[in-house]
Amino acid sequence: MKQSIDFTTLQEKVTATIREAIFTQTFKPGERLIQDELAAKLGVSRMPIREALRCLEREGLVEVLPHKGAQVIGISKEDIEELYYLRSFLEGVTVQKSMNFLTSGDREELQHLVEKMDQDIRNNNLDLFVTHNQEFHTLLQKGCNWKKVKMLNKQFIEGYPAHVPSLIPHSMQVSNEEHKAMLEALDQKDPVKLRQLVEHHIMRAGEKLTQLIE
Amino acid sequence: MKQSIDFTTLQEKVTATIREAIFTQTFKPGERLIQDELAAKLGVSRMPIREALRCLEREGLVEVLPHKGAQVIGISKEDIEELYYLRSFLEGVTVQKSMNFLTSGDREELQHLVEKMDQDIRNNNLDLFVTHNQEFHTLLQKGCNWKKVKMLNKQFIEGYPAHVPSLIPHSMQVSNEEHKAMLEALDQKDPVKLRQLVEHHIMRAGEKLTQLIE
DNA sequence: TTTTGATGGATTGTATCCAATCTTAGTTTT
DNA sequence: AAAACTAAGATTGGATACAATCCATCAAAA
Repeated sequence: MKQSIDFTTLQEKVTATIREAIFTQTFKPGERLIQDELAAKLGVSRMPIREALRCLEREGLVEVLPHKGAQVIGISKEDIEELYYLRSFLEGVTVQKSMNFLTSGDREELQHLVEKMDQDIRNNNLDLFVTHNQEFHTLLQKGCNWKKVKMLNKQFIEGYPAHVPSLIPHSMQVSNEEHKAMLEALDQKDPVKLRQLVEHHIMRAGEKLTQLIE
Repeated sequence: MKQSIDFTTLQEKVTATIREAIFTQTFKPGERLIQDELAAKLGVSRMPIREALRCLEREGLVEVLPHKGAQVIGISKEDIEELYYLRSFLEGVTVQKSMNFLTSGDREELQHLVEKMDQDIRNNNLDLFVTHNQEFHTLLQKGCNWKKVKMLNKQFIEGYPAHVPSLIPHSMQVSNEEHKAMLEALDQKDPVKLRQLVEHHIMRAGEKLTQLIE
């Protein structure tokens, strides 16, 4: 059952819609996004479209050129390598800085999420796994007071279909085992080890993904 | 002599103006930026203002909340530490990947820029030094085919007053000596060493800056 | 006294219209 | 035939007008 999220602004709704369309290849890489067409298709004026395109530009999904308009950015194998390399570093830094500020409540919540993910695997529920996985990663970063890096992590996740990694066979099991290792590092109060685990976790996913693409 | 740059779009002009005002503390951290006021002050409509605010949001200079508007982001000592830490890593990666694709022409151009900076120091010309320094760093990254990381580097430079580091006494001399060391690493065709030099170069500047602030 | 609720002003969000710019196809010129 | 110019159509940029939302103030009720 899919509950519709009510956005506070039309622009946000439009942004989400276009982003989805890019992820699902409805808009293909290189394709021009004409404001009038989108406006007509979505039943709104061009104004929210324009702002949405700016947001998507920031996320790295489209390119906006002055007086020429927006184009969907293509994603190459090289881009994926880059993305995961950057993500592994950035998220690594974040959790290292975050760890010592996590409460015991956070620790419990993380444990719960891991258990939920185990259940999701048993139920073969991809969507839920992706959600819980994202919650896990976000919570692990909660204690970090560096703002820019957290914003980047968020952007990288938004700017890339979170579902893709889950398409890799058996990746969910491995993934969740690594989550458990992270919890151990947390109990041992070893931020450097936690960081290494996170870095490896993400790099591994990236490598799997690039292998799959070939 | 200051030649006025002609932007292709009003929005770009507005963006530059507001950014400058934030850097010069005309708009202070925490201050609300009201679209109507800005529009009246700059003699344009609210439309280019809105887009400009989105751009500045991406650069991390303002925060835009739905139905509430934009606020100037404050920069704390912690933020500077974060910024330089991230920049040193990101620019380090970029030059490492870039080096082997730099042409001998690029090498010469870099040499020229270093010489120009030496001259700028003798003439005590801060503005020109900043410009040449920026050109040097940009050119050093030219060969890198990773797009996201290059975009981030650009954003970080735009989103932070490039002049600030130059305010540190004698930092220009030290800085340019380090540039020369980079050229050596380039001649030795040692990307890893180049990366380390760049990382150290930026981290040092960041540390100097945070010391100065106290 | 504190809290709740309404009301008006301020500000942002969206729609529509016009102007500026780019693109393309056709025509002319060399 | 190829290159350069021109004009019309398409598309984006910007201005103005109106609607939706927020917020502070004050009044009324608990």
